[in-house]
Amino acid sequence: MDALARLFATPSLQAARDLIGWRLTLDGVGGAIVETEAYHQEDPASHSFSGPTPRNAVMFGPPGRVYVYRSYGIHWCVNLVCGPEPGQAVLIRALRPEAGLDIMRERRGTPDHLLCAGPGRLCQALGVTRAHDGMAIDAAPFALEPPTEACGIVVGPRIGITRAADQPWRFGETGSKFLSRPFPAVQRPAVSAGKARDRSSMPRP
DNA sequence: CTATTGATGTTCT
DNA sequence: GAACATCAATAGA
Repeated sequence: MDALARLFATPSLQAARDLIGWRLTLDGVGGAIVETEAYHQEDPASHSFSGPTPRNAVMFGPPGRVYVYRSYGIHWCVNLVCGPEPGQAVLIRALRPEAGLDIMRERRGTPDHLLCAGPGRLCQALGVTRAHDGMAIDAAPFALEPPTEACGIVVGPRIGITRAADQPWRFGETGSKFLSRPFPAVQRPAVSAGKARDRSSMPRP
C-alpha cells in the first residue's frame, strides 16, 4: 500500500492534517498544499450532511476523486474525497505556488502571495472547473505527490461557515505566507495588558 | 489595518 | 425567497 492509497483510506479529519505539504498540480500548474479543511457526513457544515444529491454525488463515490462545487455563484472550490466511509472530503484552501507561476499570474492578475490563497483563488489559478468534478486526483491532468520535508501544523476553526463553526477542523502549515487568512493566535498568558500581536512570521528586512 | 458590500449560480426551505 | 465551504473593491480609522 503506497502513500496515496493510505491517504485515500484515511478519515477526512486526519487526512486534512496529513495533506499539508503534498504537492498538487493540474496540467503541471500548482504547488504545495498549505491549508485544508475537513468535512464529513455527520458534520452539519458539510455538503454531504443530508445525504447524496446530484451536486455532492462524488463525495459518496470512491475516495481519491476530486469534488468540485460552485461557491456563491462565482467561484469553484475543490475537495479530495477520502476516508473509509462515504461522505468525507478535504477542502483544499491554499497552496504555495511553485509550478506554472506565469500561467497563474495571467489567470489571476494579483500579487504572488494571493495566487492560491483561498479555495476560489486556487481554483482560478489552477484552472479547476466543474469539468474536473469526479476526476481522480492521482491521474492526469491532476498529480498529487507526497511531501519531501516535514513541517509544523497549525489548527483552528473553519472559515466562512455558520454551522459547527467552533470545530477545529482547519489545518495549515505553520508560518506560511500563502494562507487564505491567518490562524487565530494561540492564547498567551498575558504578558502586558496590551495588544501586542504575534509578528514572528513576518519577513525580516 | 478593519468593516462593509455587491456580484451571482445552485441548492435548500 | 433565503442561504451559501468566496472574493474584490471600497470606505473609513
